[in-house]
Amino acid sequence: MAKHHYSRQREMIYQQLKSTTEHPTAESIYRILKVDQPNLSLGTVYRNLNHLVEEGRIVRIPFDVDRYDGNASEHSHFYCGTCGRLYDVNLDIEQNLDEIVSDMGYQVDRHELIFKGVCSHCLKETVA
Amino acid sequence: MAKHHYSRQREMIYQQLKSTTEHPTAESIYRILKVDQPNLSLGTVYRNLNHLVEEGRIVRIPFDVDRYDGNASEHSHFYCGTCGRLYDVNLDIEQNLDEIVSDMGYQVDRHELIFKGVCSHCLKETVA
DNA sequence: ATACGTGCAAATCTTTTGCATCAGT
DNA sequence: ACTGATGCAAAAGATTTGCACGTAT
Repeated sequence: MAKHHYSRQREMIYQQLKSTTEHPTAESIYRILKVDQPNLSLGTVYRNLNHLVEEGRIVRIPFDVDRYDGNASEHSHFYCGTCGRLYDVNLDIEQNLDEIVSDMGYQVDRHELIFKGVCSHCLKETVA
Repeated sequence: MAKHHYSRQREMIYQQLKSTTEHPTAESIYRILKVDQPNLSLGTVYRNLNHLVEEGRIVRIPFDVDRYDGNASEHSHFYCGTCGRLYDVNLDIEQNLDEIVSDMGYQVDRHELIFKGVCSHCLKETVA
């Protein structure tokens, strides 16, 4: 494993991700941190996000524009096509899925499960 | 619904996707069709892929570089990180997943489930 | 005639990278 | 001193789009 130095920027990015459930994009993390760290660069944000993903401390959710999750434990997501919000979803069955596919002869390291539709919040808006 | 004219290009793209289980990228579809249709343009391929996805005739699998599936029926995928191949995976539980999330108050239109790891083919290679 | 599709090239947007410099051990 | 991290700007790569022209109905 690669040894690495402490980095204020990396820690800020990680803490920002831990402090929200909004699954922000690289760009939005950048905008937020830029306020207190005016010479932060977007390249640094991308580099550190990649670094954190490789370490397994955070998770990348592949989208049109990628989003990131500070919660690296196994769970799924729900994407609302109306408001664009991304919600965490916990399913009991989740761990079974990997076993089923393992039994088919694959070596399963992980999976990504994303539901798409309309969230309860937006469903109410539509009615009103 | 939008009325649309017949288009040789769109049909070629659709047929190409129906004829393979390789889940090609826009670029690779383009390369293949370009042989018989030398003045086909990449923009046309992208436009038609989007069109077909909107119609629900094909499915977009969001990746670093998007891949497409001519099989629009509900099923999952397995991505091999070693060879990059994308396999179809059919799970019985699949339809239950949407119901569980519906019961949480979301309106679920569909979901994407992708497993990642090493395929049986590459597992053999590693041993050899 | 009209609406939609195509080809081509330029534009857009996200993410990566080269390089000189800075910070942590 | 050494290795890794940063900032900045440029580059890369995928996808979209404007426009003039072509094709299906």
